[in-house]
Amino acid sequence: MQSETIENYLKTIYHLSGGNASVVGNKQLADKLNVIPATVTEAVKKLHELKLVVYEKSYGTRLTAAGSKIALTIVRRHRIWETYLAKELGFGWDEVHEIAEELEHIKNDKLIKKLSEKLGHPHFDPHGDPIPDEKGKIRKSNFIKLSEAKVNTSYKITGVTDHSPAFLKYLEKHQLIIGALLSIKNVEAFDNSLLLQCRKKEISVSSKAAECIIVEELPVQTAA
Amino acid sequence: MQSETIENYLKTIYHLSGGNASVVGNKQLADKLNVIPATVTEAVKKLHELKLVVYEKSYGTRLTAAGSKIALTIVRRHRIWETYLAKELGFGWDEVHEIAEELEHIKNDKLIKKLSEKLGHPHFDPHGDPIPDEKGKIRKSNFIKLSEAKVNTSYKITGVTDHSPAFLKYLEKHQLIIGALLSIKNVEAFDNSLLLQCRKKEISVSSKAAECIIVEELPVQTAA
DNA sequence: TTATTATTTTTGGCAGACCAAAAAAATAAA
DNA sequence: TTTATTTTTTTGGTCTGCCAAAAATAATAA
Ligand SMILES: [Mn+2]
Ligand SMILES: [Mn+2]
Ligand SMILES: [Mn+2]
Ligand SMILES: [Mn+2]
Repeated sequence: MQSETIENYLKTIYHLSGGNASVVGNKQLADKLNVIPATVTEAVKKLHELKLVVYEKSYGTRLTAAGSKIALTIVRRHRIWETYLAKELGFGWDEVHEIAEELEHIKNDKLIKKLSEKLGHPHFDPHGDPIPDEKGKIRKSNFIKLSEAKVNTSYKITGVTDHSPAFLKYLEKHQLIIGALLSIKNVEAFDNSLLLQCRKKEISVSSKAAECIIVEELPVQTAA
Repeated sequence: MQSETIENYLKTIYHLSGGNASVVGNKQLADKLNVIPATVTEAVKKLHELKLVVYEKSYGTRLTAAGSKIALTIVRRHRIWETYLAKELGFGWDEVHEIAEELEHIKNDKLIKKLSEKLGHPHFDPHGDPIPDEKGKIRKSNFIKLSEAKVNTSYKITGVTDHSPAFLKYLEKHQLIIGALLSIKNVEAFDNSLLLQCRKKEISVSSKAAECIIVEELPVQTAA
């Protein structure tokens, strides 16, 4: 079977290519995987041999169907574990990623099946990221970044794109957690910071933070 | 931190030395670890450098206090996971060992703590093996092998020493599972097979099987 | 378009974990 | 106590996954 290293390469290529099998560069991969570009060059050559990616010299790498399939099972394992750790074992959403980075490499289909079953086959992990099903299919949604949302419209937080403990703890402190309802009161012209209305309190968030928060527009409230 | 390989060596040395830090040979280790003796020679030299074992050339290897401590944390992780898989996720006792062989290498103390907590801090795994506590201490018991048990005495099955799916399935078929009560009716002289009385049925088990079943003598029934 | 910067590849090396075959040492049999 | 057998070690090699430094390419800026 494939090594942990291969799994991490495929998963990272998947993430960097934004799910749509577009080409990713060597440096990019090297940074995410904490290796030097020379190491990546060797690795992608090997993955090419294995027909898991198409690697074009001095240009870049993209997943093949076979590589994509493996990547999606790793992503599924990762997100199922994150959800399990949070929901069943009481870990915080800022803690689960690190542990899942290890657990995602446990090769046992039945195990993931049981975990998923116990969770009621969830479609989203604790960060709002979609969980691919057994076949690798992902529920697509029309979520947008908070930074792209309209003023004076109601939204629900559905996810985050930065999984760092620092950011997640920051959000938690301000109760900007998944499911929270909010609307944008005002966009500050000079730095694009947002003034949010959220459960009766006004909170100001930087444009950088707003880039990392995913929201869903809510249907307008019809008067009773 | 130490590699998976090192963890497996230490755990295997621990098991082969019967818990009491006695010396284990190279061939022995090689057989358990599915490598050739030459590989073991190299490995134990390195472990010696790391002060995790004392390796004496052409003689054998035994754990140091430091090595023993690591071995016990691996054994703890293994058995906690086995118990968790069986109790919380519904795996059969013949399935858990293989998965735990992988899970035991996940390095996260809090994870094991949570699992143990959820299980109510169990002292025995699904095979009846004792689970070391956080400090590595093991509850010692006065269990004996069924093959050493007396005729016409009541016993309870508390464990098995063979964890192979074949053996475990065989036991399950005859309901010789942990907790089952039995007594020995007769010992066949010529092959040492045992005739057991167990829940109203008589079952004959080979001496080989009896070697692998652990029992506890029950206090004699006082008349009501 | 040339010069500068960034990315990618090549080359040579290293550590961990393994094996095969041969030599040495220890054990068991005769 | 020799001889045979088993165990252990040595030696030379492989494979994976990594790095450092230098050379080649590509992309950007001037
Ligand atoms: Mn994650
Ligand atoms: Mn996630
Ligand atoms: Mn086991
Ligand atoms: Mn066990």
